[in-house]
Amino acid sequence: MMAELNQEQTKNNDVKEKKEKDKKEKKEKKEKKHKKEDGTKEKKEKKDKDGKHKDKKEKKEKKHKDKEHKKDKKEKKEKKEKKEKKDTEVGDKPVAKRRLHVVKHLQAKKKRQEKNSEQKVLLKTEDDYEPVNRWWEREDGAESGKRGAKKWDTFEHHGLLFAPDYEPINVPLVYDGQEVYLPPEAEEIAYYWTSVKGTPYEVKDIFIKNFWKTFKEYLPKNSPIKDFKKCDFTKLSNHREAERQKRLNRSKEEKEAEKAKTAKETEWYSHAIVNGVREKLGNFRLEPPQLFRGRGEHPKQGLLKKRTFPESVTLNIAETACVPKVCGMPGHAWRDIVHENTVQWIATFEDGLLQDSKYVSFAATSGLKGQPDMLKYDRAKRLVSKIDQIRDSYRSLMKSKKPADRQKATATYFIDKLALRVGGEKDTEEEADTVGCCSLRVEHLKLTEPLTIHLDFLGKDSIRYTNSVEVTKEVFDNVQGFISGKAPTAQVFDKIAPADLNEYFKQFMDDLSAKVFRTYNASFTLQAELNRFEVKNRSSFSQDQLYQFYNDANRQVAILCNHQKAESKGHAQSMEKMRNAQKEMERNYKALKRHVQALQQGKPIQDASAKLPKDAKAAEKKMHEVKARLLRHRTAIETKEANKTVSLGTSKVNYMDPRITVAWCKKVDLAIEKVFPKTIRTKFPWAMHFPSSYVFE
DNA sequence: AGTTTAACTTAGAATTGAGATA
DNA sequence: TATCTCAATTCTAAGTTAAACT
Repeated sequence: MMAELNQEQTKNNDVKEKKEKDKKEKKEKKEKKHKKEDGTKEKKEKKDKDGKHKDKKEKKEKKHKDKEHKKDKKEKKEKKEKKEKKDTEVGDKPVAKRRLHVVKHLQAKKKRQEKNSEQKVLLKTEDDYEPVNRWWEREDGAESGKRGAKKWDTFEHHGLLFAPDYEPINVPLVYDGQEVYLPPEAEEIAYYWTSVKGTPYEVKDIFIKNFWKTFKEYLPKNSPIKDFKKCDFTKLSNHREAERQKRLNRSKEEKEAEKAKTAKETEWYSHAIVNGVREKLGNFRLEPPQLFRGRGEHPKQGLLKKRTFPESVTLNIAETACVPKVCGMPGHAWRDIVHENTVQWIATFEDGLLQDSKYVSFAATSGLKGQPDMLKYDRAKRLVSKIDQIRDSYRSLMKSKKPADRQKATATYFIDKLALRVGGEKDTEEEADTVGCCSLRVEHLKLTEPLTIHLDFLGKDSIRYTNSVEVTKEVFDNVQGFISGKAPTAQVFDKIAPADLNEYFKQFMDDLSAKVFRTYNASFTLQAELNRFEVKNRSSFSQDQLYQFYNDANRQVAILCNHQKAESKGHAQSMEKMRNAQKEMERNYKALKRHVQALQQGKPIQDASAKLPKDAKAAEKKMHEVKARLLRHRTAIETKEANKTVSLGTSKVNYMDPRITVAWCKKVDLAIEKVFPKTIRTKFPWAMHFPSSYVFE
């Protein structure tokens, strides 16, 4: 038995090793490919190009040094002067900023400001604001937003900001009552452990097991530390907490100074220039090392995600642009520099734990993200006109003789009706066990005669999906057929994969895929819910009530898409508080009502101690106020409870066509700021001008 | 024709910040 | 004037998909 087990294990190890070997080989091949590409065509140019680069690089470095020199000098000057100078001085701004604002404009601005300062008047003009890249007004529209389309002719940026080194704190771990000072590498891991204190990871078996495995690897061979249960990390976590408090307790000035400092640092990296337009980046900081926080029962949670060094970072930049300096990492160099103008990333790097690569790309407000995003909503809108045809198609496929077709039809039904994700295959050794439509297993479904299907499974991010739906006879019979005789762990749709569905969808629309149904469903639902608002009753709605109406619609979408959030820790308590406040308000209201009646009927006032108006009219007015406040409070309670575990933001940001919201707000005269916070408004600049007549249909 | 992966979108948690409130 | 609350922002994990690769 034991021998068998061992054999089995070695077998497994062999397989694993082979897998890893394969991966390595592939990587090497990939690198070779890159080299080859660079090598053949560009060999001739390479020499003088390198020369050029070097020149540019040196120049740039010199500039940088000059800048720093200036900075030192400047810091000695008075604050006021500094501020003024910063606003007007052209030469002190980083390259990215200077390019965009165009020197001319800045000079004009300077002149105006000089003039204004004489008059002591501050006048803002268009030049004071970040210019918006109005790509949606261009003739070719969002053409370059298509996947694989050319995205730039010129393209430059300043590279990435690396995570700071770990600073050893020299605080001991207490092991079995004894203080043990750890070598810096081990202390670092122990310190990362303290960062999950107070989170669910702290008590999760997989996390603890993996952390312990990692930690042991970093302990010296002769370390007395052998058992997790005997480890006491409190001294380390106290240190962390003390540091946090120190940060929190900084003076206002300190905070401001630090903020300004990081802002300056950030400014250097935060934007790229794409075709001469300054575009904001999403992330430019490389991920700091930490214990991996995989969701749900992720088998790798708790393992160390290692620090990223320049050697695993590839930059994407125009051939003509300066190669950014590798900052704060002396002796290190970028892995590669590429010039791919059909992709939207500025850098890609290897994840410090999982085998996949990650990307550094643009912020949601950028044109590079905005264009494909707008196309996404247009695609979903086009689906509206195709949906009947598609439904007819899969309805007839339900009764097909081919099992694969019946599965295709049934799966499409779920995607259409329930807005399920398509559900690709997952590697259970490396990832958490979650499913979508195609990967649903028999154990996830329960059928109840005559037509009800109960679904219960873990979806993306290990968020539980539970729903009971009444389906058509065909669907019910099909599903029953698919699951009968199968093991609980067998796939319901064993004859189809996401690619089959997407291929099927292509016959209706060349850019239709499974995920479009979710966008369509969300937008369609929002439109339908908002349509229920009767504009002729508009005058009886306050802004708050309109907002509430919108949120109710939004919530329907979020529920459809199963967008959840964890219940906040103080929820029950604050709910209690609000209910108590409500009771108090109700008592007050009743007292006031009696008081008003007493005044109206000329009866003597019962409770003279209360500060109530003596005048009947004033009392009545107050009564109405209190009533209104009470009603508002009641709906606030209802909303809070309804939103306890429902996340409205995800659908607002990713699923609902923003033009629907814009149009409705215009139609009912609700301030858009109420429903679209700043981030959303700047994400959808292309949608803001649509008229109230826009409909998603 | 099936499998893998590069490139992209979508997701909830954690952190930060701003405003309300005691 | 501190504290509390909630909204906004940041972070990065975890999906989908088409194209590239066997």
